[in-house]
Amino acid sequence: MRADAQKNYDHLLAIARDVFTEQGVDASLRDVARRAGVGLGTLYRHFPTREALLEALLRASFDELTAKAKESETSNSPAEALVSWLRDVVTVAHSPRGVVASMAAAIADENSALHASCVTMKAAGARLLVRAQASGLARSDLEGADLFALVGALAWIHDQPSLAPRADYLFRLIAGAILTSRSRNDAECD
Amino acid sequence: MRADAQKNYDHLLAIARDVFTEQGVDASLRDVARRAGVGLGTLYRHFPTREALLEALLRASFDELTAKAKESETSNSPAEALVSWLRDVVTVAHSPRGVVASMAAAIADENSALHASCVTMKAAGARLLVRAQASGLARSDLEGADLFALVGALAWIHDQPSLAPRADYLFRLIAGAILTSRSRNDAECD
DNA sequence: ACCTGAACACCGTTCAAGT
DNA sequence: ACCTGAACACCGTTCAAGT
Repeated sequence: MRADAQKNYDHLLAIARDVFTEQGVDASLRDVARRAGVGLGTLYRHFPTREALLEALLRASFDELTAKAKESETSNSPAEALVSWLRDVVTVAHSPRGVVASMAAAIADENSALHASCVTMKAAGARLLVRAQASGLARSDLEGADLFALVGALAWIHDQPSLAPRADYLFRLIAGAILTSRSRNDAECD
Repeated sequence: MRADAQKNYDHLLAIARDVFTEQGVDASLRDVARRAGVGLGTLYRHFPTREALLEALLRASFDELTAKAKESETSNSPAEALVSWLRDVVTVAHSPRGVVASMAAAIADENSALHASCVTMKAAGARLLVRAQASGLARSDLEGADLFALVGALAWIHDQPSLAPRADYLFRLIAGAILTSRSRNDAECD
């Protein structure tokens, strides 16, 4: 990439981060280009779709989450590894506001620029779930897709100002529903 | 209201129901007016905001839900009354697509045309919850607002085509988390 | 190679002019 | 009273023209 192009690319990304953080994921792309001091066509050249821009913004976070899931696979507490990872995913999925809907759409749409990172992350989470299930610590009828749906639901709650104050409580409620009673009280049935 | 105005009002409502059902709650109001064969100003005269139009479309459903909650208050199964009512609310809240976000916003915004019906409904649900809690059948740390948040979360899942197939399963998962074990197995602790 | 911004087809909202 | 549609200020997306 030519030096001037690289500079525009980086600057657009930085501005887009600000604008999306302020206004959510449906913010005006025109506004992004304007605030970056760049022609509208330059934005479209570097990021042909809104998803491509989001992907560039979020890739690092997705990669971190995938990496964290892999590391946790060897931890000695499969239940805690799963819940802690879910909490991190929820945090990423509700910032910027509205991004979780893009993620859900990306999983179904192979052509979305977000598809690959979302699917990879979903698969990494599914492995944490299988491991917890194998130890009898998570409900056995839960599927990988359910994990993503519950993360999405919790991120949606975070996105609604009127509901956000109870989001942490509801996370614990749902985490409790994912885990079996065995994982919360090992002595119970032994 | 003059007869011609009444006719426009009714026709706009019928067309809006179709358009919102097809395209979700963010559908073009211009398109609604166009398909109703009516000037754009006529739509805005009858429904000054999108919320006013939604309210006219959904009022009957909201009223039914409020009435159903009141009837169930005398049923002899507080737990089942709560869960069955929640299921009905989720059904209303995800049709048309996206309406649940409007409902969440309306609860926080006193000036929204949807505010009154949402608050009334939320309160009716909260009473069902209190009753179930009084019998020890529902988690005691749950609040009325949490009920609404969970309904919203489930409706959001319904709205995502990739997640909808598991929505019923996840409803049962969350309903199970709301209820206490006592309500699922009364003999357990007696 | 890369950038620009006009052009096109939309949108929500308002309001002067009509009946 | 009520209706109409032009007008205004936006938007996403494309692409000919420039450097």
